[in-house]
Amino acid sequence: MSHQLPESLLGYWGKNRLDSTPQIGANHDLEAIQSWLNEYKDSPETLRSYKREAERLILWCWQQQGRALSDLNRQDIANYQIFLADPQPRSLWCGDKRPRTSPHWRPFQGGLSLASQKQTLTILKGLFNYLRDADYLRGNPLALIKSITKQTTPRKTKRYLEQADIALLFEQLPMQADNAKSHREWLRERTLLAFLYYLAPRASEVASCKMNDFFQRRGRWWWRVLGKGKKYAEIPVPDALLSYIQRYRSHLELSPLPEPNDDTPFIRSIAGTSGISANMVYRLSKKILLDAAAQIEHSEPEQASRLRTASTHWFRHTAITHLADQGVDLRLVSKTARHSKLETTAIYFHAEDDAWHNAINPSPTPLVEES
DNA sequence: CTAGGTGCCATGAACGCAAC
DNA sequence: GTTGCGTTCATGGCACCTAG
Repeated sequence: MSHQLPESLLGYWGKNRLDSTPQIGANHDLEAIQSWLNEYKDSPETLRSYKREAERLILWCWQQQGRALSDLNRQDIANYQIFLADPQPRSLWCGDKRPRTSPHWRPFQGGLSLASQKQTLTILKGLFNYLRDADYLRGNPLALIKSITKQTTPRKTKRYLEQADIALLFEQLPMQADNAKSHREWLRERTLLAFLYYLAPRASEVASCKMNDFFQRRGRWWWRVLGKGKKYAEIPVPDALLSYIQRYRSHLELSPLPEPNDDTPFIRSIAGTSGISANMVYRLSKKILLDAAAQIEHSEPEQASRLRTASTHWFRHTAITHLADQGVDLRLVSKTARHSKLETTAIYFHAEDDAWHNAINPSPTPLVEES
């Protein structure tokens, strides 16, 4: 990208440049952006998405505006948002997903939704704040925007499974596999299912989980995890999960319980000792759900449809919702979910809503099933 | 900010089969 | 037997969009 950019658009003399020596070693816009990106070198997902937004903006500056990043003002940013909603001409800006190196690669698939436009602006606001704070720019044209805030997330989550769904998924346990390989696959699926349901990990946390992330202290088993935002936590391991771990480890011809020095992957590839990626966690989760859906396709079409819609992250929501339904204290559910704010956990507490509704709207028949 | 969801493509091991 | 080559399968990784 950089080698194609004409020198006049690098922003050596951008209208928004500050004359004083910046805090970063950058002579022009691309170096300044590189410096910003470098701050995220330890967060690969964030880095990737920031890089994409920076590249889109640079390409737009170049192609549409013929000006540098450090020339942009509030009106340019407004125009950019309009452009994001519908990048024109489409033939130049939009195309199917392709490897970045492909000649058919395009910056967009199509126009961005409102939520994605706002997400883009939030990222760019961070970029311009950085450039301003580094004394590279005089000001931040995005700081003038009054409300980038996205619409608040729905107060109650819907993306979870019912008790009956989880029971169905676990019920397939007694099934016998017909050969050694499929037995191994099946055992891995059950272990993954138990992991997802009992400890509510994110897909990436499953992929990075090591055997000795399960450890014993004072006679009790705990799971340690470095989660989203590099937040460290230790979570109590339910006995039900521990028995799945034992079975899976025994099948792998390991001692039933994890050894403190065993830092090999927990969930493994079929072939050998290597672990699996987050993508694979997603695919295995979908397989578990689709297989179960197929079994009840005719008897319970509605349940089958729900199972087909679900994905890895649903198990996390499901685990949290079911803990809440069981009457576990909000603070303790919050600790298992590793939410930083109690309000986030409160989204999963539906029981009080039900009771409230029942009180306001008494019904001759019970609305809430006894369990 | 820092993920997850989802589709597509690349890769490399395993496999099958035929030519040598 | 082994060499070579096409196919298949499991998996990783990238890309774009969206959620929490």
